[in-house]
Amino acid sequence: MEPLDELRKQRLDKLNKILEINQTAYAYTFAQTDFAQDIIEQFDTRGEGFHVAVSGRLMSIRRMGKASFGHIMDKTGRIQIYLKQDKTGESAYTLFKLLDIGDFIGICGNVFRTKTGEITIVCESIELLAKTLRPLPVVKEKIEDDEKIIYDQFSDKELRYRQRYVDLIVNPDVKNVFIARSRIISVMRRYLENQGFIEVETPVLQSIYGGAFARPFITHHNALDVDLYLRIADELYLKRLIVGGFDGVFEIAKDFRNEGMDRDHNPEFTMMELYVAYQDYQYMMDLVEDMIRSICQEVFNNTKISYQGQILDFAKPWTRIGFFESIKMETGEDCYGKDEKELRKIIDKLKIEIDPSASKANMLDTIFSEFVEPKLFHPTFICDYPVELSPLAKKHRKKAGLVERFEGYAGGKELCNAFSELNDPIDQRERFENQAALRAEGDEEAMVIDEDYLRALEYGMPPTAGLGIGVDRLVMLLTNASSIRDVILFPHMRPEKS
RNA sequence: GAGGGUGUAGCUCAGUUAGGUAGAGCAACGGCCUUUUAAGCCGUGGGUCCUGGGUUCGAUCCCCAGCACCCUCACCA
Repeated sequence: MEPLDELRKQRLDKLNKILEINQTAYAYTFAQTDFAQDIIEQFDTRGEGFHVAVSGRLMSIRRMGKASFGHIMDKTGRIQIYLKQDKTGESAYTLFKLLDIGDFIGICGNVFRTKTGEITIVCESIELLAKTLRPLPVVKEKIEDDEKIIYDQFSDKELRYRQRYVDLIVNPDVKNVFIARSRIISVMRRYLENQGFIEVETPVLQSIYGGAFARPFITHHNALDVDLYLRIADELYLKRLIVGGFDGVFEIAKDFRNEGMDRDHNPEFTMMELYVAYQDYQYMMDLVEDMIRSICQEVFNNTKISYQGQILDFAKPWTRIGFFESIKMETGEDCYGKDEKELRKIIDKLKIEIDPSASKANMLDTIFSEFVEPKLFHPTFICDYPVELSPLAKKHRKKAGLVERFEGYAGGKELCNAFSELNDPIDQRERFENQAALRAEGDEEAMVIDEDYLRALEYGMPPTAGLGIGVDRLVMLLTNASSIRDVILFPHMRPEKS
């Protein structure tokens, strides 16, 4: 017998014994009237002896013959419980002796403070609500000089991600991250609704994918016998809705990109995309600043956020700097308007290595990532990108060769991407054709021509500002997480061998 | 994709200095205990030492290959 099976068998044996004295080990309801944290907080005002009914998991047990202590954990935290046989009666106490760490119980009793000072519920009755069959990792903690010392923390990252349910039970901070995530998205949604924008849903399964540079996941529709792609972005569908007369739409949803995985990338991730008619990218910068400030204020009650040891201040306006200006500032080189030969000279001078066949866009992108990106810790908008990097953005109204586009960076991460949307169908067709040419040369991430999208543009799209925010990265930043896996409940993992 | 690291009991980890089938704490099980708190006291059980090959009389340890996870870099809008 496997050792784990032995532990399970012991629990199954207890389950059978429980069933002999109790009708069931899996109750239907429990009339919960109180929560651990409230009881502790209200102890001083309510005084000793008030009656409570709490339910949750049994997280520790200290048995001493006919009396026992333990802790029960509900959604608010842990509270100590105390049972003594002459209070609960013999059969209830016998039931308690058959319980394990992890079991769900409901108890009724009165609150008091033990002589060592811990607020505790002395049980009058106890009900088993659900028996566990697997042992939970036992995490112990001690408070010393207001410092929490944790012993035997459940820390195996692989197990934590694969069995997130266990991680959530025994590592309370993990739960807090996901509560924060939920609130961030909720505040974001409410903020956008308050601005008058409408939340919509667009297809996940698409016969032509677009809106970003990425390789897609491919799936198959049996009844139609066609291959379909999982969307890599919502962009082109949302802009069709602007054509259709919605003046402000947004979608918070999963995108899928068939690429590598690392601390900033999960194959499926959450994106918020927003499109607003009659506005441009300047408007979007203001909106991003204001929205993120609101999120910080409402969720954390603070616009200063600590990320990886540094402070980000979202109360202040973000730094706004041009793409080429930022390069000039960090390297001293002015790359604007330079042709491929001149750029190559600059690259040699800067002593970085780039594939000799690299395109102009590619070289600029590399210089930027090498010299500017690592410096972008404080919230910054990088504005006005080369047109080659942005086939869906509108040409800059003043600067030749650029588009009206910005990316928002904070904490060294790219957080959002926005532009004045290209609404000239002829220009858009040319851009798509350039992409098709790149694709023909083997660039698998180049965009595919979307004829229906061009048809929509030919019906006329008003001036429009568009924005995409990587929700997972925003959550990472605001919860001080260093890996995207820490803000996704079930991050993608290689299949477990059976 | 490249380099590095890790993989030993349910959990957290030692260890085999130099190859002889392994230990601790917690959890579990048994006994004693009616105010204990990271662990009450005493005792017991529990291991495919990631997998597969090789070397060897003998491998958890050495060698080769593989798998999973972590870290760094590359890729990645």
